[in-house]
Amino acid sequence: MATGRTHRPATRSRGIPEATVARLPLYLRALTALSERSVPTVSSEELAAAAGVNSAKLRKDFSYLGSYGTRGVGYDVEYLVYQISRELGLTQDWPVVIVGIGNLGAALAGYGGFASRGFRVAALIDADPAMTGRPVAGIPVQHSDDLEKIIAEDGVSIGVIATPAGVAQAVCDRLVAAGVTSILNFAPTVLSVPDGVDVRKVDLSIELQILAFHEQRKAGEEPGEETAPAAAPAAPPAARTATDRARAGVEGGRKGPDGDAPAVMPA
Amino acid sequence: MATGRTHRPATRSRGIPEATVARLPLYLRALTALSERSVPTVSSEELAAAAGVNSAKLRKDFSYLGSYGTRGVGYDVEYLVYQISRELGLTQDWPVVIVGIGNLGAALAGYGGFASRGFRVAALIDADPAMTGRPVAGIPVQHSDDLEKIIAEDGVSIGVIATPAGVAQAVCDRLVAAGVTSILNFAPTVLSVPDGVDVRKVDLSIELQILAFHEQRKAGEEPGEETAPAAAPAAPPAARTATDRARAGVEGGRKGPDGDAPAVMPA
DNA sequence: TAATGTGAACTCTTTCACAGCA
DNA sequence: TGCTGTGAAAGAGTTCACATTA
Repeated sequence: MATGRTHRPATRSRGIPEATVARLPLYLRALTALSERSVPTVSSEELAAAAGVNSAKLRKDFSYLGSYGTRGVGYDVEYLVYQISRELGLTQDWPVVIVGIGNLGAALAGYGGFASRGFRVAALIDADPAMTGRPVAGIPVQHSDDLEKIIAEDGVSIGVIATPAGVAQAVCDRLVAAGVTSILNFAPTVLSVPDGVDVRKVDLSIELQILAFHEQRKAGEEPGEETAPAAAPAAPPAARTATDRARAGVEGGRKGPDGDAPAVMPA
Repeated sequence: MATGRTHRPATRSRGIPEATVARLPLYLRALTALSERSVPTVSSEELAAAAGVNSAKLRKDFSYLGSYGTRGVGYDVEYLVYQISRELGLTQDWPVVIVGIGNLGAALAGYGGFASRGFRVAALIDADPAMTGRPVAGIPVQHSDDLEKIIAEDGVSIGVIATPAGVAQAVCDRLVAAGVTSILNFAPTVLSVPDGVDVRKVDLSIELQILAFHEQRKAGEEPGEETAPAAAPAAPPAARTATDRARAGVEGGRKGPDGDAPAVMPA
């Protein structure tokens, strides 16, 4: 998902797998909690449980960072916190701008976990002149006309997009042109960016749809009737066979039989 | 090489890879946009571009659903919209409760993409009595005392947790006990749930940390030098070696029988 | 003795490349 | 001819199981 850099072939001096990187924040959070309780050391088993992974995976993950544990004992909590923080780049300050101060943008601005861990909300930006100057979560909203200036002055390299989908790509383009190289996108749209720019997306609707898929499957597992799918749109003649094959599948039947026409949805 | 074990039988409808499931919503969104523009058919190449994936992956994904395309032509948009919707379980109605109506919960309640696609906000629930009865996004907030009753009456199987981290597990337990089997967790904490319950998490802080990791790496590629790590916490005696290595600003924690080149953290 | 660190096996995912069909 | 559908190869990620070591 992250925009790739060119694949480094042989000399993997720093080749921490992406899957491992994605778990480091989880370990860090668990370790921070232990640290606050003044726990001095922790075993891979305990830490893994706290982070919600299995211990073999955790040990493998840590092995990419180096040998930071002590056999027969475990890991030193403080030391690991530091090492992971450093690995994640959290020992430095990351100014962040949030673009689009609607309900979501405002909620993000006020989100506590934001300020912690080296992330600092450098600016809130919105296109609505009525918002300009209004403080949100204690930070005055600035107008998007000044976006480029703000990015440049604060040396911002991480941008959060919380605008409507329709303008997200345009905002993204401006952010990138102004020097932002990492984007967290909350708008339900695919962003295209040049090489070297990372995009991660957070999409409520997608998450729900994935849950619905599994939910449906659970429901379909119970013995019972196979509800024949109602009114499918006219299939292309060529797909007849495929359609029939698909019909062999179990339909979810939690409640009344479905029978929706193809859904139509706005972004 | 191949064991005698055969692969999936021709009749699928089951065994759709998780990675594929996670992309179906993306395809669906792109297809819906095409549908609104009354585009009748689309090639794998075009659709892949719109969804931000490559066409081989898209075709492989669709092959798990069945043969819904027409060689030499492409895919019928309406038909695919329907098939994917059905596969994802979006042809039925999914009542959802949101627990924790703070800034984020309120933003989620008002999120448009929520209501669309078969998801319906059945109830907003908050523990604060002062919130009870107050409408948020047009829906009156109900008190958490009534959580079980609400879940049961509306037949809710999907819950969204937007509470503070401290109470998320307790809320989760109550949701699950009341019959919820899919949870979308916005609280920055690991939830433990019994088998059969799906949890997906959305974590702003984690996403930012992942971006910071890559950002740091980009920065490290330039001549600019990151200052020597300030005061690392006292390392456990056993970790001396690792500490010294870290202090040297060299990264090669990984030792290797495989002969790792001495870590080239580009200066 | 207890717990790390890690090759090796295994599973999942992506990509390739082309046969097959409209 | 053009595009889908899919085996096969390649690559990533996970799990196993045990040698290693404090």
